[in-house]
Order: sequence, then structure tokens, then C-alpha cells
Amino acid sequence: MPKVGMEPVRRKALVDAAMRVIGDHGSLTVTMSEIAKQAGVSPALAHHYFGSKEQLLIETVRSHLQRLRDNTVMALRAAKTPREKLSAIIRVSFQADQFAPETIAAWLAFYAEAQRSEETRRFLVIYARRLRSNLLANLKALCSGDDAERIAEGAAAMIDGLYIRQSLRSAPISIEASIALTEDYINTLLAPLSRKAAFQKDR
Amino acid sequence: MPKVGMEPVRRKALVDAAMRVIGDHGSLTVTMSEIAKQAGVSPALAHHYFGSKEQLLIETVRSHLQRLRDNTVMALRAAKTPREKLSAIIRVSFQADQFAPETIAAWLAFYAEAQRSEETRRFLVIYARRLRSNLLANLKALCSGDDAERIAEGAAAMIDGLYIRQSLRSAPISIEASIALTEDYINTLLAPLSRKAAFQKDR
DNA sequence: TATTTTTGATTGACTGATCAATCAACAAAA
DNA sequence: TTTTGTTGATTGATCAGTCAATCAAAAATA
Repeated sequence: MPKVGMEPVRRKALVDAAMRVIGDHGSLTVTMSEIAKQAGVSPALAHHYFGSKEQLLIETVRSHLQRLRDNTVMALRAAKTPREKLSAIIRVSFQADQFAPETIAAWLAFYAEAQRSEETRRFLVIYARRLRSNLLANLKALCSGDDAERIAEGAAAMIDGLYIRQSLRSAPISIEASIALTEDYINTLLAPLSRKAAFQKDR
Repeated sequence: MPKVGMEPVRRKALVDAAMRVIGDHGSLTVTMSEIAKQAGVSPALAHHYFGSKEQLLIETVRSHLQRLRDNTVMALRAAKTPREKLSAIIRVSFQADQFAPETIAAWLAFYAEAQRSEETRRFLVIYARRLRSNLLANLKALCSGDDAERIAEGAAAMIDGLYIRQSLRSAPISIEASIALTEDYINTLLAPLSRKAAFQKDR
């Protein structure tokens, strides 16, 4: 069985397995054994490739955020106008796979972990900044800089808040409703500020 | 030293200690020893009064949510009009002690724990429902039921989102800015719906 | 081509540390 | 003397991390 070039395959398998295990365990308190088992290898191999549990977990966060970023870049590229780009950002945030219970559970676990792990925190800060700056850049085309800052901050908070509320799975809000709520926020705050631009865009 | 009537004193000391330890540890992965030490008693005593670590943690969540509820009830009582009551709810949510880094860290840890502990989840669901229904009841006095539902959902999400974003401690938003953002959201969404009522309230 | 050597992949078994939980014992108050 | 409060010592389980050994492909050599 042992063939050459297994390293990248195993690394990916382990990172994916970690994401799955964290997701349905709902916490970073998972064992290397569980992860390794899920990936179909021995715990020793996980240590062999990642050195430590912490490192594997960090790689897992990194990989997850990377995927989110790729999706966002693609969606932004497909959108033409600033207003469309705002919608694209929102849509990606609530994409089905992002909004799955296990994903949200994992996401939450990462936030908790960030309180202790400086490296995890750094990744999440990058995510938060990116979300904010993507929103900001496109809002600036539709209203004044000050207003854009304020609306970006609010929209980012709303997106993250809808996420965390979803994690409780009581009165779950649908993907569409979450998107609608965020769009409504932006539309309503924007309306009195830039009637011209907003009108131009709305069909 | 042993005097009668220690039980409530010790329980409170342990619950408070747990909150503190969880707060600066930033996670529920804390040991009974740490908590007991912080409370100035032996680990065995913590087990004596709470039976298990899980139970102590659950009591800690309960106590924290209870305090938040008491604050809210008081603030609501002091406010007269529906619009004032909305502001009161927002103000309590971002109160200094609620917004302290350790409190936010603990809060986050509870959310993560809720993925595994049914009882913790129940408490948080109750909190989420209460926030929503407090907002809803007062919004209904200012606009239609459907609009009230929508705005309550959005405001609750924004409050929780501002919280979670705060936990990253990058570009921290001040208490005042968080309140302003949420107030602005409610004002702006309400404005076109009930000019009369909103006007009446705004001085 | 056949044979040997090297190297990467992989694991089972083990170790050391940590921790929740238990328990027997003791001290002071009632 | 009974009850309540309290602890030190211990146990048993869980886990991250290590290590020596194995196996098969690839590379080198004959």
C-alpha cells in the first residue's frame, strides 16, 4: 500500500476529518484518535504529519477560512456593480455549506479557541477585517465614507449575529430570511443617504 | 472554622469563581481545582456541593443569565414608553460588565458548550427568546406586527453580533458606538413605518 | 534484468501527565 | 452524639505525544 507522495493526501484527509469531527462534536475538545479514525489512519500518523494537536487544529481553521475566501473572491468577480457585490458578499456568508449546523458549531468553537490561541485569533481577525473591508469598499461607492463605515460595521455584526443565533437551533431562521434581513438592513440604511445611486441600481 | 449555613455561601463563591476562571481562561476547559482554588476551597468541596463539574458549570450559566435578567427587568421598569423600553433593553445588553472581555469570553464558551450540553442550550435559548420577545413587545406598539417581528429579529442578531465581534478584540467598538449602531438600526427601520409614533417619541 | 539499499509511510504499544470523582477521616457546632 | 463542613490522599480513565519496528515502493548497483 505505501506509495510515495501520500503527505498532501493525508494532510487534507486529516484536516477535513478534523472539521467534520469538530462539527458534530460541537467543540474543539476532540481527541486525535477521533480525528485519525475519521480520516482512516492511526493517531500516530496525525502526529507524524502535524507535530501536535494544536497545529492540526490551526491548519483546520486556516483551511476553512481559505475556502470561505475563495468563495467570496469568486462571487465578487461574478458581480458587476457595487450593489451587486454587496449582495454577493451576503449570499456567500449564508451559503448552504456555511450555514449547516456542523459548520456553525465548528465556527463557534474556533471563536472560543481564539480566546486562548493567538494564532487562531489572528486568522479570525483576518476574516473579520476582510468581511468588513469588502462591505466597506462597495458601500463607499454608494454613500459617504462615514456612513459607509457605520453601515459596514452594522452589516458585519448582523451577519455574525445571525450565525450565532442559528447555532442555538431554536426558531431557526432560513437562509433566505437571513439574507433578506441583511439586505433589508443595507437597503433601508442606504435609502435616505443616496436616493440617486440606490434608485439607479434597483432595476 | 466550620460554621453552619455555609452551603449557600460556598455555592455562590464557587459559581462566581467559575465565572472568573472561565472568563480569563476563555473556555470551559477549566479544572475543578482551578475553580476551587479561586474560590479558596478544596476541589473535593466543589464536588461535595455540586456533584459534578458539569452541574457546577450549568449553575454558573444559570446564575449569569439570571443576573442579566434581573438587570433587564429593572431597566424595563424604569423606562416608561415603548421606545424608551427598547433603549433600555439595548443599554442593558451592552452594560459595562456585560461587555468586559472576560464576560464575553465566558459567554462565547457557553455558546460553544451549548452544542453538547442540552441543559446549557436550553438556558441560552431562553435568553435568546427573552431578548427577542422583549424587543418584539415594544416594537409592536410602534409598527405593524410583521414589521415588528422583522426588526426584532434583526436587532437581536445585531446585538449578538456586536458581542461576538468584540471577542476578537481587534478594532474594538466602544460601548457607546455599539449602542448607537443598534439604536440607529431601530430608528432607521422604524422611521418609514410609523412616522407619527416615532416623531412623537423623538423629543 | 536481478539484487540490494534507501527512503517514505504507517502502526501498535507504551509513557507520562492531567483530571474528575471518591472516600475515609477529622473538626467544630448543635 | 449527631450533623455539617472540610480536606488530603487515592483511584481510574483519558489523552497527547513518543518510539521502535514493519512494509513496500523507488533508486542505486551489479
